[in-house]
Amino acid sequence: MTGASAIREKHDGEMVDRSNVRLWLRLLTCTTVIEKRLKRRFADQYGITLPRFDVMAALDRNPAGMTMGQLSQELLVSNGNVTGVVQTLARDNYISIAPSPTDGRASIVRLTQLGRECFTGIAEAHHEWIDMMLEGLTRDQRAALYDLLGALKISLADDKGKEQP
Amino acid sequence: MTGASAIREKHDGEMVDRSNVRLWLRLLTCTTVIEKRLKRRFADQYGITLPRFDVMAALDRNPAGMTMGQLSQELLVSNGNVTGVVQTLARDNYISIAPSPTDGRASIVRLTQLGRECFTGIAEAHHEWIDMMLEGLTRDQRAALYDLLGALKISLADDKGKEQP
DNA sequence: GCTTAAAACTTTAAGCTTGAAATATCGTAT
DNA sequence: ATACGATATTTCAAGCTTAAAGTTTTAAGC
Repeated sequence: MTGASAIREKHDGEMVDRSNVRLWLRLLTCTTVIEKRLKRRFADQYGITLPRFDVMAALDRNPAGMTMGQLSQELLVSNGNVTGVVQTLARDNYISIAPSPTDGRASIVRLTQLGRECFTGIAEAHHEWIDMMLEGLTRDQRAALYDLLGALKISLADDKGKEQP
Repeated sequence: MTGASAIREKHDGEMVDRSNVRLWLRLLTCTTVIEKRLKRRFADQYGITLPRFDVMAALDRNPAGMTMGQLSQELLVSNGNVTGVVQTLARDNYISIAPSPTDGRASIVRLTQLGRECFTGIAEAHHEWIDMMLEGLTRDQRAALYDLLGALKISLADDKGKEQP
């Protein structure tokens, strides 16, 4: 690890007409810094990984349970990935895997009592860490950033070179 | 910043609602979507991975060469990670690894002629893909987003819970 | 010269990630 | 009923990622 001082832009340099690339790199750097910081704190203070937290958070939002495919869609990761993360969470008794009563192909994944209890505390810390990291922005700045990212989401959905594999 | 708003801001650290978490999730989603899209296009059209592109981009900006440690710092990844990526790039003759003339511990990594030629075309495509993805934002929106992300970087640098590993 | 701490780097183990191939099941049109 | 394409999931290989432990070299003090 390079340490907390490495808050520099990934590819800063040419002031040419690369403003869009620079915007993207700044977006990437901010996200990377937050993600690595959360990852480290999850590991240090709770012995948990970010992907596991993400799965538990999705299950906490869906108490009725989710299929593997729903998890994959919601978390923007592959099916095979979900399989692996879910298996270790089940091994540690944080979640349960039950066959779907209506579809023999699907499984229903749920938080166990233990999983729900652990998750509550971790989510609280997660919430506080993010509050602290955003403390330097005013309320208006946060609102403006939220709205601009909404516009970016729309721009991404409209991206021309998107889908023709 | 008005005095009235400063009073409300005082308790932001323990906000009851989850607006900061939602802001973070939106930031993460936008970054993830762009990253996955770039990754897929790099793989499909050039048979290259994102980490390799990042290393080549760093070396392209530093024609005199870089040490492994410099690469690690600039790319925000660990030393061991750089070792692996650099080895495969060297195996494929995109980069060269030479011992440092002044420091027997260090190596100097450089783009080869082949690496530089390949990188130029890929970087051009990279630039265009990003332009297309940001097409839905006005010039003003891009500038505002860039500035807000700058403010976020400062906020992250000031994050209190930052260092106690 | 000798010792020693720090620095640059590599190795290792564990885990995440993906895409492709394999397996099993479902739904439906014969 | 049965054959067939679609769907849900698992398995697998290859690559990325990190932290921790190990190696070699440097530089500083004695």
